[in-house]
Amino acid sequence: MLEGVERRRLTGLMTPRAPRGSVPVAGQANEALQAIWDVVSRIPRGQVASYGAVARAAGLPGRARQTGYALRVAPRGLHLPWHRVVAAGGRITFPANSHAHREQARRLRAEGVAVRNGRVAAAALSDLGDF
DNA sequence: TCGATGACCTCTA
DNA sequence: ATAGAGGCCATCG
Repeated sequence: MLEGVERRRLTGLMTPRAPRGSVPVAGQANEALQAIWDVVSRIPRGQVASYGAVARAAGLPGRARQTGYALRVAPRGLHLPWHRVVAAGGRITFPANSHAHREQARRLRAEGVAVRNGRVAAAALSDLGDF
């Protein structure tokens, strides 16, 4: 599911159909995306936050889905620590057998976060309270 | 304009 | 632990 998206990501971003002259990654609608990307980029190493927490910290309470969207369309150039964003309760969202799942688990463990059965240790989960 | 689709969440049962 | 219902909302065909 992600493979296709990932493969198509570059071209997709280069041509993000700009209706009525609005700019791809600089317009007003992207304010939310910028905020989300900013929050994600500030998640400390060795810690993880949920989609909902990120949305909240970005000033978008209740819009967890937008966090997912923001990460999906995030330019690679930003080098966001996307692996530090997990679903509620510390669950990894990707299918257990997927490449993305293994990659996320690998990156997390690489920075000392325990991952078991697609779950990160509760201790590593941050609510991003002071952002 | 409308309906379907998500890297989602919370509450119930 | 699992499942369903409802909610949220940008995108897309």
